[in-house]
Amino acid sequence: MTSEFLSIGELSRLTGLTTHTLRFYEAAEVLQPARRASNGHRRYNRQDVLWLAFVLRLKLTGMPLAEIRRYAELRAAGEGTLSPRLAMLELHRQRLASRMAELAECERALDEKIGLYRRQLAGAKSPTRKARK
Amino acid sequence: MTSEFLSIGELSRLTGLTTHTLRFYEAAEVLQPARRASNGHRRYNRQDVLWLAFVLRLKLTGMPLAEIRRYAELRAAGEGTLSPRLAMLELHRQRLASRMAELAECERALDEKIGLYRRQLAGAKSPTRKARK
DNA sequence: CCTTGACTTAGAGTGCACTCGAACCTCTAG
DNA sequence: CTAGAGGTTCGAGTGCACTCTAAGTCAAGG
Repeated sequence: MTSEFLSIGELSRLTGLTTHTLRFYEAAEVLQPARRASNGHRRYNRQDVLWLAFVLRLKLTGMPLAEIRRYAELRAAGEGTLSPRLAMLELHRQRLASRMAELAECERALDEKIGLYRRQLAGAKSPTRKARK
Repeated sequence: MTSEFLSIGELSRLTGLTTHTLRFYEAAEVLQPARRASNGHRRYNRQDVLWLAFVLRLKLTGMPLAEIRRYAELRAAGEGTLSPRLAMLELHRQRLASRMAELAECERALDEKIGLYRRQLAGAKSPTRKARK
């Protein structure tokens, strides 16, 4: 039953994206035009699923669709584009690193604020501690 | 010369936000209505600057403006709202942690892919290594 | 035959966070 | 007095990434 090809609905369930979004990605040239079954329905294979998973990781790390589209273009153009693709990934990797550093810094500040609030609340709830000279 | 109050332009330079954005934040009730100089110009004090810095950290860590607005509302309502504010911060702190974990995981995958590409490129550039038995 | 459900298309609509434009005001320096 | 810099308001426009609608096709089950 479960063939090696997925319908758009199955891919949707697998990835959590809506079928709308999958078609939208195809129109945005992030996914290459899907192969079709005889009835015109899209059919996705393992390769497509892997590529989509990669795309979703790029997305998750904040790469805009337009840039993913450029990457996808290079990929479609074949082996010769390995080096610009690597460059894109390396650049992205760097942005990701600074983003993570930024978040870590914010986390620190947030923790500080939370600590402050906790102490304030504790002080308000049992003012005896403060009162007891 | 440099008084303890900032004009909107000065605050803009200080934060990197445009004056448009600062007014937009005020309209969105993220910043409280600014005090005004006699000529109607906005005047920001140290408190405002600190609050804005905090808001920008929340933003940076992905809190939507609507949520920051809710937080600002509580803050404006006074001391009595400490506890719901703490709850919001703690929730946000958790989301931040999972986001960071997610990013770290993506970073790992990205590094792997980059490593693969590098090896492929090295192999293509000097195929002698591959050729040699 | 009829319904149900998964699919197709093109194109319009949504939500968020700005971003800009137009018309106007006000202070300071030349 | 005038130019220029910086401020004001209101409301419209932008860019991104979906998200949905409408109208239709097609295959299987009752």
